Amino acid sequence: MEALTRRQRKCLEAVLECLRRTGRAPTYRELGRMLKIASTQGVRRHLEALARKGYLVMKATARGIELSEEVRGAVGIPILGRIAAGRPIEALENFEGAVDVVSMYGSYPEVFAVRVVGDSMIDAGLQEGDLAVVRAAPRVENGAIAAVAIDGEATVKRFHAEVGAVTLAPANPRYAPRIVRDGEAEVRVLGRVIGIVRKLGSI
Amino acid sequence: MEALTRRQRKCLEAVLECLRRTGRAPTYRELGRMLKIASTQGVRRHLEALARKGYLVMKATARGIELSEEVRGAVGIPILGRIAAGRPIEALENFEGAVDVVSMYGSYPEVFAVRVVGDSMIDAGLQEGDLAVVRAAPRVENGAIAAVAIDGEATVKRFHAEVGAVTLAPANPRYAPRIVRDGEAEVRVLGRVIGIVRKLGSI
DNA sequence: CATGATAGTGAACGATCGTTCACTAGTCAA
DNA sequence: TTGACTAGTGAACGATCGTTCACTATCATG
Repeated sequence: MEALTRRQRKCLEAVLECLRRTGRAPTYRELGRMLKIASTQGVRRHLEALARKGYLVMKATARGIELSEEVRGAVGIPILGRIAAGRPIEALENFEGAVDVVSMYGSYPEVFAVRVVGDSMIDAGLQEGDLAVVRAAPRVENGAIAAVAIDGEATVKRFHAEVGAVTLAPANPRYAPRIVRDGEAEVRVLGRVIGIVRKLGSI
Repeated sequence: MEALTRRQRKCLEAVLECLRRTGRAPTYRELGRMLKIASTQGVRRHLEALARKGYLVMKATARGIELSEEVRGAVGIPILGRIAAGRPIEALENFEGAVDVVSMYGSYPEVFAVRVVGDSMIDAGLQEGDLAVVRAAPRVENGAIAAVAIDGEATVKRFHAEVGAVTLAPANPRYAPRIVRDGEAEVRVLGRVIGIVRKLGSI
C-alpha cells in the first residue's frame, strides 16, 4: 500500500486507537482533539489522503470513517516476514497478513471452539489445553480431525465412518482407536477441526 | 448475564452484524430498517433494555452505541464448554470465553507473529506453517521457547544463554542443538513465544 | 380485571457532525 | 521561482442523529 506521511500515520493510529478503545469511529472534532488540530478541515485533509491511498473509506454520515478492507483484515497481530519491519502502521505498508482467528475464520454461528483434553492427539500436534477451532457440520470426510460428541461428551479425534460403525482414532500410540458400533452409543459429529489456538503461559 | 427477549436478541444481533460489516455502530434509524421498526422510539426501547441488562452502553452522540466490556471480550469465536450451548447471543448468557488472538494477546506494538519453518520444534508441538505469536523482548529466561534472529534470519528454538555462548535447542531428536559462541554470528533475541495459531486446511 | 413489561407509531426539537468556502504558511522538486 | 503537496485556521450551512412527548396494542401474572 502507498506510503503515508508521518502526520497521516498519526491520524490513522488515532482512528485505530479510538476504534480499539470504544468500538466506534471518532468524529472529526474528536480526532482534532487527539491530534491537536483546531479545524475540522485540517483533520479532513488527512482523512482524504488516507482514503485516497486506500486506508480508509469515508461515508458522509456521523462517525462515518470506515477502515478499508485491506486495513480491516490487517488489524490483528501482524505477521512479520522480515524482521526489520516495524509496527503497527509501518507494517501495513509491506503487509504480510495478520493473526486474528476472528478474521481468519469469521465470527459466524457455524464456527466455535472446544478445549482439547488429554494428550491422545499429540502426534497430530494437538496438546492438552489447546483450543480447537471447529466448523460445525453434520458430517466430515473420512480421516479428518473432527470434534465428536459421544453420549453428549465432546472429544477431538480422527474420524472414520464405516458400515455399521464409526472409528475414533487417536494420534498417540499409547491409546487404542475406539470403534463405536451403531446403537452402542450416540455419536454426533460436531464438525471439522479447522484450526488450533494455543496459549503458552501468560503474556 | 441477564436473559434477553427474542426481540432484544435480534436487536443485539443487528448491532453486532453492523459492527462486523462496517466497523461502526448503526443509528437508530438504520437499526429500525434492519428490524422493521418504523419509529426511533421503538428501537430506543430495545437499546435501553440492552443497556440496562449490561450488553450495551449508550452514549448521547451520533452512532453512540458501544458494546459493554463483557460483550466486547466475547465477540470472538465462542468457546463452548457444554455442547448444548447455542450461538451467538445465547452463548453470551452462559459465557465461557472466546477465541480471538487479538483480545487474547492484545494488538500492541510489542506483540507480533512469525511463521514456523521446518519441523525442528515438533516435539514442542510446533508444526511447519504454524504462526508463533511472539511478545517482543530483548532477552528471555533460559529454557523458554523464543524467536531469535541469527544474522537477520528468524528462527524459533528453545533458548539457553551461557557464558560466552548461546544454545538454540530444537525439540526434535533428528536435529542437533546449535551452539553459537560470541562473535561467531549475530544472535538477537526477538522475544518469547506466547502462543500458537494453526490453520488446518480451508474453511 | 388491573397492572406492568414489552413492542410499536408519529412528530418535533436541539445538538452534533460532515461539508464547504476563503485564507495562510512551509517544503521540495522542476 | 513557480507550482504541487502537505498542514493548518476559522466560520458557516444543512443534514443527520439522539432525545423526548403523547398515544396505542399485546400479553402474561397475580
